[in-house]
Amino acid sequence: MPSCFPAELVSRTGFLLARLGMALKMRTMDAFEAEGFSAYHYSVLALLAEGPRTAQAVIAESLQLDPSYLVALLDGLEERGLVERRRDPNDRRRQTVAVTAAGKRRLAAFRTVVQRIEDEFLEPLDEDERRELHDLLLRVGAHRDAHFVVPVASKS
Amino acid sequence: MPSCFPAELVSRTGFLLARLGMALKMRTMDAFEAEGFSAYHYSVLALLAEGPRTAQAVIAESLQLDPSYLVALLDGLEERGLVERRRDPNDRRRQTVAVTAAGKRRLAAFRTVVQRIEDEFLEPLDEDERRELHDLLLRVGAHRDAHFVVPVASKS
DNA sequence: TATTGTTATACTCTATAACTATA
DNA sequence: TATAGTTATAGAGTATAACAATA
Repeated sequence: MPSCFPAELVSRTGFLLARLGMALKMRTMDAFEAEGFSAYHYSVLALLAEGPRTAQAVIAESLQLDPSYLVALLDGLEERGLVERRRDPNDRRRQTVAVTAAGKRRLAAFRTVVQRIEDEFLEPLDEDERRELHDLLLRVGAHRDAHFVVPVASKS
Repeated sequence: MPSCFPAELVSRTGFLLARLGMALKMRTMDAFEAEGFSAYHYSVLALLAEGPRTAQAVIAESLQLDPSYLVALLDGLEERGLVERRRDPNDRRRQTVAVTAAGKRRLAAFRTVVQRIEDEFLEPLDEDERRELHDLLLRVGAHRDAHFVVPVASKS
């Protein structure tokens, strides 16, 4: 007897968004965990690949992570030689964090993982529909949180 | 200095879906908690409003909840007179659970809460776009989990 | 012996707070 | 005295496992 969610919930966009978002998050976390990483390791590498950061607090703010949790993430990445921490000589409290060559290779591997998960998850949608979904979600995100608004960006 | 997420993440539909889904879930949980309820209380009432269930295990399966967690949810609802548990005379292990009149009123109140949250969250989208978003999400959900597939249903 | 509901336990994730070293 | 990073602690939420009653 394969029962299903109440029709009332399925009719709510908010329920679908929350439920599917959670499912995708957990699936992603599991995939990274299976390789001995956290999905947050990916987000840190992705951020640093767009340029080194001059303080851990900047990374934490960008990714909306707790600074104390970021410490453990960076420890894990540094142990494996994927990022480097270097003290700022002018203010020895701060550290500049940068991705290494090995980190960039690992990032490439991470990309294939998230791409595969996303492809599986969005399988029923064609390319146009995925673009449409992305556009809708981005507008929702940008409206409520400036973190989703990526500057027009002149490439370095 | 209002920094933002890495462009790589924002460009990923999966990231947006997971991130926004989590945000909406937390927002919803907070709103219900502020009224002394859990968001799961809403889902239980919504389910029972579509017809009583002949065993708690059926409810747990429908809502994809752990049976032991459902016990606490039903306790809370029953204490406030929002649902009734009645032992099945034929099999005294089972209980039929049904929503009460007070439960239906509470459900109506819950609906205004989730509607308000959803309206706030989806504010930048017009009606057509919300429908489009709902359609896309539903197709994604239905493809990976039969729980999202509501039978065509001849109304009782 | 198996199943329904219940209670008790353990574990993960995260949020908060305390600590050190530099300024 | 304030700040950057680190470490330690505590809490919520959830998953697992043991238990009692009935079949």
